[in-house]
Amino acid sequence: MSETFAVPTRCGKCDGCAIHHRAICIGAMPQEIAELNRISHLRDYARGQVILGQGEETSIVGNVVSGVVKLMTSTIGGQQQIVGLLFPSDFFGRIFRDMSRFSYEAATDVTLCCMNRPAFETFLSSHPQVERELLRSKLDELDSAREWISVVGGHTTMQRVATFIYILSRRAGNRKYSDGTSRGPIISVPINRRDMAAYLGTTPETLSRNIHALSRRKVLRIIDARHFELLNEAELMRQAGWSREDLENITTFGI
Amino acid sequence: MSETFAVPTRCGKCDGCAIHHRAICIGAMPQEIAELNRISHLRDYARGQVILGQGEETSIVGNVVSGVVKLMTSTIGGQQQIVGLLFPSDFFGRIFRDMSRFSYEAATDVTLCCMNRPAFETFLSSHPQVERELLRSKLDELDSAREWISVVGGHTTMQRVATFIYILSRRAGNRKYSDGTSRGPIISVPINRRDMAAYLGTTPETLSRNIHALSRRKVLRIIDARHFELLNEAELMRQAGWSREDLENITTFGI
DNA sequence: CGCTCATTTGACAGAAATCAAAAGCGGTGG
DNA sequence: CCACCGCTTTTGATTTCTGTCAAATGAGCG
Repeated sequence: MSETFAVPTRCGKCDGCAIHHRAICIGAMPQEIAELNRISHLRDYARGQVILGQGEETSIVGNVVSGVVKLMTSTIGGQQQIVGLLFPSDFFGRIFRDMSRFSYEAATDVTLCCMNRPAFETFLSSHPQVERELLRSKLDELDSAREWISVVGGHTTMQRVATFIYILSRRAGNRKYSDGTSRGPIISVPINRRDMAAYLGTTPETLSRNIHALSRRKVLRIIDARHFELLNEAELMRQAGWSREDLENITTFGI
Repeated sequence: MSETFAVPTRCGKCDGCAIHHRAICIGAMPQEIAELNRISHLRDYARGQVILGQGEETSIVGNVVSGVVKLMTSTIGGQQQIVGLLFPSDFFGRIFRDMSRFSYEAATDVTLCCMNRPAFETFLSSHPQVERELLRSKLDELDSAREWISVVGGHTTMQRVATFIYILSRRAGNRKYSDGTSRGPIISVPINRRDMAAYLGTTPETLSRNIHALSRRKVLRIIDARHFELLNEAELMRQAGWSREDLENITTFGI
């Protein structure tokens, strides 16, 4: 893991931002964008760095610009449980509360658009449209979190694994086709097996067995631990235990 | 199950409302309360009645006044998974979206303070303080949902059962001491075993075995299926796999 | 009392965690 | 370039736990 430390950098213009059309900015007028621009700055974190610790003061909030952030709890035995993954355009941090109940850590190298929390809260007060947009997105997140509860709470391990891989396959940037040597879309897994197992509520061993079972059944081809080629999407969905309609409704699954 | 149908009744005065000091009304000024009063009405549902179906148009929203509402998904096999429980003062329904991703059903006989969804959304637009209060409560719900993900995703069945019982023991009205014949607080379970199992991601059989295991270990005394006497809180917490500090932080667990 | 439904108990098969070890992979330094 | 080291991932063997099926018990009710 590279041990570079976070390097604060000034954001260029929000217009050039990769996620400005998806993040909270969509509720903002040009003048508001400029105001957000003033209180925000880009910051890079290396994989493994703690962005915000559990129980720490929540001084910054913002959006993921690139990379994946994991949201986790530390349990009594030091065992870590992942309760959510944040992808580009997702909001991180906790407004209206001094302490974070979770820790935010960089699952990959990430770039974040950071804002001072009190400054952002002040901004919200005077910009009801943006606040409403934030409320909408939090309501969606809440729905997604509950969908995930239904997955981890009521399904077999294979169903959870297949659901997770299916969701990964639908995320933007994960359906790149390779140079023609492969037939299916390439799924890239942004986190390691231990984190993936922690998110799916199982162990790395059981997870590995399930992935290889999918491989034996020709659902996917394992290129390496972080890359699969999807060979049979219909069968993947069947393994996930969802109907086609259900799955199409959960594009934004909160991960 | 009694098969009475929902009976619309006019709300008396919000002042006399059992939950007005806890529900979203706390962000509202007297004049706003009056306005809410105009668009809301009390409605009773018998246990088992569907308040809002999955995929149905979300025409009403509101607060639970008494009883317990379960939030559930129906999976492909007809199996039902409970993703949340709503207690008095909790908000139900889904604003800013036409279809509910979950169904809301009465787990017990319930009384709801109902409002027309569009009317409530219009009210929100002109009352930013209430909207902000709603945002705050949704952020808390989101934290709670994620805490629950960490429970169902990373713990054994016994840990989930113990966690749930511990949380029940902390809920207001659940720590009544009886007439002196008992030594510990009395925990009343508001839902039946099947719902409890569905919420904990297990089966009624396994749940029953775990509860009776706690009884054998003198952690609690089973008075009847819906009432336990808590004999050893420290051991219950140990079984739940949480540290004392962790547990004290999760009073409002989203259940 | 007899009915229905909820809960508990028992027996068993299957799934997953655990323990242990091997294989793969990336970096470092000789 | 290669050997070595630490880490991740995979595989194997075994034990434990949980779901399933089946049946008994218990509670509420007309």
